Amino acid sequence: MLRTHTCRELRQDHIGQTVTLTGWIAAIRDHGGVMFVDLRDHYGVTQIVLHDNSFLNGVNKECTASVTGTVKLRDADTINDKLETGLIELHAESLTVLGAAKNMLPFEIENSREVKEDTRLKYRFLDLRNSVMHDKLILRSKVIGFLRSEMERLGFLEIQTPILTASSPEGARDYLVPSRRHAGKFYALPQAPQQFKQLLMVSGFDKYFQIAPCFRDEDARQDRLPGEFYQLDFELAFAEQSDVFAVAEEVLVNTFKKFTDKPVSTAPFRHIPYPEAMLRYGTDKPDLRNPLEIIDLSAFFADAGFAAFKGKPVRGIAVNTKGQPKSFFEKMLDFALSIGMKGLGYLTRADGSYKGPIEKFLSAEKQAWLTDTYNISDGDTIFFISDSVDLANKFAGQIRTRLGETLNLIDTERYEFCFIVDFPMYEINDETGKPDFMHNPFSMPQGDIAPDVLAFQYDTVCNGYELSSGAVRNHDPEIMKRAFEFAGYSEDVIKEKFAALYTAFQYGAPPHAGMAIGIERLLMLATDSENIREVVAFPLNGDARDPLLGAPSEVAELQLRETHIRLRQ
RNA sequence: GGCCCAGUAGUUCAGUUGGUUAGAACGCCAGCCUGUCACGCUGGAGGUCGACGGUUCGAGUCCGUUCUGGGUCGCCA
Repeated sequence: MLRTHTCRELRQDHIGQTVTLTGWIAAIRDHGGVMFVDLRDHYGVTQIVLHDNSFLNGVNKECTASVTGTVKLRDADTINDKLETGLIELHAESLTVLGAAKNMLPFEIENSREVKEDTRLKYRFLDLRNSVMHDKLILRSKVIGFLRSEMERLGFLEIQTPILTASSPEGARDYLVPSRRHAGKFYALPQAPQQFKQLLMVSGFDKYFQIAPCFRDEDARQDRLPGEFYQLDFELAFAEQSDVFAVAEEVLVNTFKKFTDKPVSTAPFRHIPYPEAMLRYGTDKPDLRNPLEIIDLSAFFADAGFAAFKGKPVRGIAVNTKGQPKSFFEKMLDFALSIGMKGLGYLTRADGSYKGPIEKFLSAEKQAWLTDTYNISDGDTIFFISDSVDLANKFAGQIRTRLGETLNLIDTERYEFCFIVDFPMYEINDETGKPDFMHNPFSMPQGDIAPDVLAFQYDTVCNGYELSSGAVRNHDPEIMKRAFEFAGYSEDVIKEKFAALYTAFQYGAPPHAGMAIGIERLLMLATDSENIREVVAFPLNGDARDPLLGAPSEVAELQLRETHIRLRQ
């Protein structure tokens, strides 16, 4: 037995016992005649006391060691309240180095989270010794365990689906795996278990779930891992949108209540139709903690005397800017230009009138209407955003977020959930002018197929993050045929590209609906992490490379030959 | 692929208008210290200023190219 206790275990009860601890040397404090060592393991830290400095020969910070000695009560004035084991200390009788460490670490464990990320990833095994990082992975394990137990409690069955599967024609780029036995053919890693879980519905499994690895060859974002990530994927048979929402509300509220201290939205979550979200928040993933809302001023400017806004979509955001220096407005303008806007007009209400370059284009009646309709008071500023509909919404959304952040309007101490519902089934492709599936061709349209038909498609949004995505699936081959035809695909395309689903649906498919919750995003929210890689043990970097193991890497000539691959010179 | 930002000691950063030998903190090494817990004190080592090219009497600083990283847009059924 290498140890008798962990570094978090020793208390008053152990005083007088001879014990052996193992762990990492986290700190050495040498006072000449007496030396203190902080010994750290997965569980905690215990202070070791040494009286013979020969014990420290060959001992460096972050080497592993075994220490045997007697547990003693600390003197009253040396008790450390900050340490769980701070009441006692271990007086060493022997200290053995188990794993030596170089005396120069690439960074200090304590500050690892401030180090450049590529260095952290290259020495991830050291970065993960940092207690904050260590705790995040412990929480990840607990959260995934809890999600699993919640799903089982709700009657869901976990079923594994293939990792080596077929490339799917829609969606993100696939990761491909060459086949050795079938020259010129490839497996693909699943972007999601989408088709398999729908097939399981046809097989009669009533409630399916999986903590599923998903692979997408798309570029990283602040809230998006490159390469691979995990989803709590679930699907219910004989179910509609409200059944899915009930599960999501139950599981998400319970999870955030259990693992965080902040208030959580209560079920039922707010439902916001997609068009409303785009207009009021300028995004389909609004942060509802931000109290600002976008107002539509297109009609207001349609008959106003300001040519630049006439006949164009105009959005406004009213916000109290009392006491803001001139530089605030300059910085907002800089921000607007940096996101691609041509400018940022605004009117400030002060001493009962509007001030700003647009003021002279607005009649007294217009100004009065603005003031009354939107309850504008002294000290308020209305920012104006005008562009094409899509850009006006997007820019207004970004300005809304920026104002909320800059003016500290966002209450960061709570979790605010909503469901974005009624996504359009199609969007018009800018280049071809033809309708494309907006989100996913498997969704059930809410009515007859038409350019503006909505889909039973929904996202769960929390604090500005798209936490989950889902839909009522289209289980009717006839509707599917019409939906694809409208997007310009013949039945042959469905038969070819989605053969398994299309065939399966000929043999009695239950109406079904489901959702997939991003595990890493959930963990980001629960741990207040700014960077999604903080909740993953060994993530790829932003460039989809692993600086630790060196992926992606070149392979042996034999491996290429066996998989029938010739590299282009 | 586009755009923005950054790259100076092991780490995090400062470095003014281009001007003497490029600094600080932490870490590391040596010495001192019997109660610290991010111990303290004294001293020391440590730099191709990401790389290449250019302008200049002189470049960490200016210009060009390039590499690396981060963010963002495209992309993400």
